[in-house]
Amino acid sequence: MLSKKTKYGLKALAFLAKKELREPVQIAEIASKENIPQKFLESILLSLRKTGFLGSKKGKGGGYYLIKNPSEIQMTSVIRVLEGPIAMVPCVSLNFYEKCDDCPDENACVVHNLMIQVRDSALSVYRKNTLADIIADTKIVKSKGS
Amino acid sequence: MLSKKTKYGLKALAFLAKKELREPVQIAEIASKENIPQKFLESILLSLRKTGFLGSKKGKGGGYYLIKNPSEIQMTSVIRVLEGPIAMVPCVSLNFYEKCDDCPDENACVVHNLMIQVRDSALSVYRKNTLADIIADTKIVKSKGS
DNA sequence: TGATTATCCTATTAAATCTATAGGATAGAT
DNA sequence: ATCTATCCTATAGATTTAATAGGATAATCA
Repeated sequence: MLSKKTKYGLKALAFLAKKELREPVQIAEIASKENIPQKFLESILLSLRKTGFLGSKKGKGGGYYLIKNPSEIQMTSVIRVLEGPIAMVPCVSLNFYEKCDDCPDENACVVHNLMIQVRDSALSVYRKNTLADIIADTKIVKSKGS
Repeated sequence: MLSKKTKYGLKALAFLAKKELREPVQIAEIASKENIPQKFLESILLSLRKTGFLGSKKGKGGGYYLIKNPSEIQMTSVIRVLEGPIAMVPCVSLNFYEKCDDCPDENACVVHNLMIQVRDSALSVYRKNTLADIIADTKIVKSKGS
């Protein structure tokens, strides 16, 4: 399951990316428009700033804004920062590798080998989607619907 | 993350599938060979029996055994029984669908559309792997290594 | 028939993780 | 100065996961 943190974080990034201007947007605005608990969102945006996705400005007229072009923000890096490993078991994780203590031989482990395939398939999806791609998808759908 | 339940369950199924004979195997044997806490494994095997994957026999000479051919056991159904939904958000789940309460329009949701792609990629992996396939994979790797 | 064996089943505990909030500190704008 | 909005740490509450306990049930075999 995707954590709420990741879900909210993605929605917030998309919200900022959809604005033409890269001006600061207040937490309160994002929270109310996207139905996200404000204090929770605050902590998420903070971590997105610390990991280089967002910039911020304090005081009146302050808020958060994207510091990269949406087309340069890959889903792989967003997911890794918000959700953690893309792999479903640590022993097949590229960025968060850990050995399983119950498994003497990874190559002989059915779970290991299956989960490598699952990881690779998820990676291929995340790699071919940038923030620009996912907001474009919803725009297409929206125009179709109206 | 894959739950231990799923991991243990898959390992147990593979253990049973690797045996040529479909004779009952005791929980204790599977648990010790696969490094799985015995009581935990007991509850997992019980649920696999109730969902039609395993048969069981009580008393001396008893245990669990596969009641289908490994090539007829799809990973999609195993994962759904042990882990639950394959989708990472309920709103894109085929078998466990639920509406998100924070999301007024699914088609306009970036998370929704991204997670449909992730779900489909995972599904394609699970669909093309049966229990027979995943034990064959490890046999190949093993013979390469030795 | 009675002892032994192994699954059956429910309940419960312990641990970990996730979600959300509290409350004050800091810094910028006017 | 005052107001505003982010910054930051700590913590509470809820949920889920992992594992265990302990006895009931049924099959085998002497």
